[in-house]
Amino acid sequence: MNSKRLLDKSPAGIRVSTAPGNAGNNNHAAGNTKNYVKTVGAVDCGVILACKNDPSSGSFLYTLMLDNGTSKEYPCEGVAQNGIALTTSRKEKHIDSKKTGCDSSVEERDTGPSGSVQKRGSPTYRLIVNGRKLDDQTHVEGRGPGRRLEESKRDLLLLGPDIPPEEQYPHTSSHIPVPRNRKASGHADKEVMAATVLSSLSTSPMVLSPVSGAQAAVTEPTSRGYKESLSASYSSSTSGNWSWDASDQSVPSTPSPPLSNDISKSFLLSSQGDDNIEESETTHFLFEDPIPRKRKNSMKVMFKCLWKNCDKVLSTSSGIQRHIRTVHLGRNSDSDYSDGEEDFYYSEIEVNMDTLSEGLSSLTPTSPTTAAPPPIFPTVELPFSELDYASVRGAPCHTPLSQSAPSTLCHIRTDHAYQATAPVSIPMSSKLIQSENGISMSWQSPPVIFKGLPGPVSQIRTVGIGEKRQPTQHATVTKIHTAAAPAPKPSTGTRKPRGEAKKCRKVYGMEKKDMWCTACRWKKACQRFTD
DNA sequence: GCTGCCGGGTA
DNA sequence: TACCCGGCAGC
Repeated sequence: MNSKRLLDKSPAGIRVSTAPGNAGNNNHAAGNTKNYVKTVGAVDCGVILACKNDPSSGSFLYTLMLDNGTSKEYPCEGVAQNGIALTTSRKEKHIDSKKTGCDSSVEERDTGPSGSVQKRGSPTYRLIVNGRKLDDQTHVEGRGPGRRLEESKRDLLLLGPDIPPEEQYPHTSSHIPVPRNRKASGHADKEVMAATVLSSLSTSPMVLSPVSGAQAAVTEPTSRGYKESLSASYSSSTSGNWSWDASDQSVPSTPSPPLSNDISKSFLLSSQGDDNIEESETTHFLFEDPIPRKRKNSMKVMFKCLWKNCDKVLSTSSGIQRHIRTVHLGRNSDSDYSDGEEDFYYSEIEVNMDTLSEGLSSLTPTSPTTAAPPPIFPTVELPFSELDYASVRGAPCHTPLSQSAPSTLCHIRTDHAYQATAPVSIPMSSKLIQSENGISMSWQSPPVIFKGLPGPVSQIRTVGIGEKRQPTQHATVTKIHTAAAPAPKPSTGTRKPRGEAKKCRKVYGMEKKDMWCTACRWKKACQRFTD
C-alpha cells in the first residue's frame, strides 16, 4: 500500500494515522501507542475567543483571534457532527499538555476512542484541540499574576461535560492577547515556544501564588529542573514526547528528566504515552494534587517503525524519522528536510527498561569469571546504536591494556566459581568512547578474574557469553563474542564431557566426603581435579 | 549403575 | 551466595 498519509476515520469519527500495511496494529510493547498526525498546510492560528451554536445550520461557530490581531469565525460542523469537540469524554476535561503551538507543529493524537478529530489544513479543525490549544495556556497564565488559581482552573474546565457549549465558550470570550510576531515556521522556534510555555506554566504565579510558601519553595527548584530538562531534551519532538536524542547527553538508561516534584513529573511524564496515566497526571498537574508518581523512570519511550515488515525500533523520533525517510521513503539521508511524512509511519511505544534490563541480564553472563562487553540491547537500538558502536563491541578486550598485552588478558578460566582460592580481580580499564556526534559514553568493564589453581593447572580457556562450558578441547576461543548476538543457549549437546581426571569422589570416596571440594559436594563440576 | 555436573530450588 | 538435590547424560 503506497498511498501516503492515510487518515482513516473510525466510526467514532476518530482520525488515526495509518501506517502502510499495519493499520490498526497499535499493540506494541507496553500497549501504549501513539500515532502521530501531523498537521500541515496553512492554518489560521490564534486563540478561540468564543464558541456558539448556530441554530440555523446546527453547527458551531468559533470565533478565533488570529495572530494578526483580527478575529474570524469558523464553522465547526465536522467537529460538531462528530461530537468530538464538545464531547463529554473525561479525557477532554483538561488541557492536553501535549498539544503544541501553531502551524505545522507535530501534533500528537490519541487514536483511542476519545481522541480528537482533526483535519489537515482545515482551520476548523485547528480549533478543536479540546477547545483549546497550548496557546491558550500561555495566555491564560499570561493574564497576570493576580489571576487566581481557582479562576484558572475554572477556565480549564470550561469544556466540562455538563455544561452546554453555549454556556461554556462565552466564558472564554474575554480578551486573550495573542503574540503577533510569532514566527509561523521553524521547528526550533516552535520548540522554544513550547518549552517557554511549558516552563512558564510551571512557574506561573497563577499556579504558585495561592499556595503556601512552602509549596512555592518546592516548586521553584522543580521548575528550574524542569527548565533544565527542557533544554536538555530540546531535540525532542514538539509533540511533547520526551525522547532521548543523540544530542541529549543524558544517560540512555535513565531518560527521565530530573524531576523531584509531582507537578513537573506528571507534566513531563504525561507526555509519554499511557492515556490513563496521562489524564490523571495532567489533571493532577493542573490542580496541584500531589500524587505518588505512577510511572517509573524505567519507562522509556521508543519509536517503532510501522512500515510493513519493518519492526525497527529507535529511541528517538528523529532517528525513526530518518530511518523511515531513508529506508522506506527512499529519500536522501543527508537531507534534513522532512515534510512530516515519516510521522505517519512510526508510533510511540513505551518500553519498560526494567524488563529490558532483566532481559539483558539474562543475556549477559552473571558468573564473575566472565568478562562481558557492555550491554547492547538485542532488539532495541539505543541512541548510541546510531553511532559507530561497532567499535564498541568487544571493546573490553581492546582496551589499551589488552592491546599492549597478549590476548590472554582476556582469557579467563571458566572453572566453576567454587574455588576456595581468592580470586584476583583485574578490573579492566573503563572505556571512554567519544563519538563523532559528541556523545561520550563509558563503562566499567567487568573484572577479569584470575584464580589460583590448587590443582594441576590446565589450559587456559576462554568463554563467551552464554557459552559456559563448551566441549572444546582445544585451546582458546576468542572472548570477543559479538555482544549483540543473542546468547546461544547451551543445549544439552554442549554439556561438558565428563572429565577424565579423577574426581574427589573417586579419590576420597564417599567416606571422606568432607574432603571433597565444595563443588563435588554440591554435585557441581569438580574444581579440584579439573581436566 | 556409577559418575560428573547442570539446572533449579531454598534459606 | 551458599548449599542442596533432582535428573540428565557419558562411561
